[in-house]
Amino acid sequence: MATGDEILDRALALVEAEGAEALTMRRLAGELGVATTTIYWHVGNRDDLVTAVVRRHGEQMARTPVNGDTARDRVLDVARLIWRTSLEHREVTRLAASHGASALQARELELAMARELQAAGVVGTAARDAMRAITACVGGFLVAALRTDQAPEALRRTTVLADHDADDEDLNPATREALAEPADLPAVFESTLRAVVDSIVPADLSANAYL
Amino acid sequence: MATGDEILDRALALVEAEGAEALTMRRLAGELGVATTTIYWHVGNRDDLVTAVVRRHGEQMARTPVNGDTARDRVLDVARLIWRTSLEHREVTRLAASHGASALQARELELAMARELQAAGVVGTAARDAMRAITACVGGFLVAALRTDQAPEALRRTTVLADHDADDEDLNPATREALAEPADLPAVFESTLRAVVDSIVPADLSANAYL
DNA sequence: TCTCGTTCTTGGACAGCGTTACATGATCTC
DNA sequence: GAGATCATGTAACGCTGTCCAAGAACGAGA
Repeated sequence: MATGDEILDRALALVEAEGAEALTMRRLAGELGVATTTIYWHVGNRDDLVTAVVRRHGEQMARTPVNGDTARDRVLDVARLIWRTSLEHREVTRLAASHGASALQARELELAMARELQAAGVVGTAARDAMRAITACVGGFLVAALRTDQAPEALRRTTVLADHDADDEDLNPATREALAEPADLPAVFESTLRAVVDSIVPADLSANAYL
Repeated sequence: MATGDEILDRALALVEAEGAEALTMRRLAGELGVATTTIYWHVGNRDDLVTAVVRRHGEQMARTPVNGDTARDRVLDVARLIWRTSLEHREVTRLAASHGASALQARELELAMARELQAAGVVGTAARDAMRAITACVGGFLVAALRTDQAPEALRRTTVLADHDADDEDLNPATREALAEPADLPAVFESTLRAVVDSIVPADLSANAYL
């Protein structure tokens, strides 16, 4: 009755609808009208379950075509694609992150990035290092973005940085005020991404730091 | 008998010695020779406990002086300081990350960075955006570095990217081989950090993208 | 010294989690 | 129809965070 695929589909839907924390064995079993042991039989561990869910979602994520005239533009586009789709499916992203499976979630898109890097003339260990740099940045911004809409107010960067003891500050008032308000993360992401990609695949190839 | 400070010290020691997962209420209570409820009385929730532990550790982290001749160098140094100390105390970093309290852990150092940015002529919202960019990158690399020594082999980037179905590959063999081996993360971090900081505080100030 | 009120600590419970041993029912094969 | 394989259910184990009600320690006022 309950095939492995059905279980994974339901798990994915559950995560997207009610958050990563809602994915418990009992909850999913209840959702399927089935005993928890059935999940163990078809899918395995909870680790196995999460891994399978993330992998499945990662494959779906890679359906979007990559745009851009130059290879460099397409590298940028793949990075933006990871950013955008990870945010659109933020609960799955959260699940993957808490499971240490982010690499699995972005696998297909990272391979796409490797292809575009190759088209831009970046290959071998240089391509690997370039990918690490780009994906680390994307991941860092994702963590920041996801934290913002989940962490309690008291742990938000704005709160944490704004609430100083007001004495030791040789900090510009304008800066202090700015730190208390959230940044336009997508905009900061875009300019940072450009800076990183520029250092790898510059318009002028002769200046490539990785070659 | 058991003051709040003693509890936090012990909790911190426990995390550093046996990992973030070892910090359970019962385990900590046992360590202190006390009932779990005592922790609740002195510190509060587990959330409160973790928050207090991370804050305390964050304050200790900021003891190291910042080096560098120019303000730009000192900005770089603060970023490296966050990177290095977070790795040295990786279990606390992991605890903070899983709790969404990374901003709290790095609070003091981020304020130090804001001061150095100011000295470099970056203030107001530009300073805030610059900090977000730098800390997001540092955080992204940290996540990558910490994942490497914890996630099961099957979820590692090297494994995930190497294990393709061998058919669809229009990928350079050298690249494919490189992807299967771990990168020199500290080196990639260093060059990426430079690229990001360069785009914010260039040697030639007139080219500052944020001004 | 006795007692009162606050501060501190405790034991024991509750619900939830992942996981498993075991028993049961269903289905297919010979 | 008998037996093997597949699929599911029942009930428990140990772990987690959390809370309640009851008791112990202690300082101060009568």
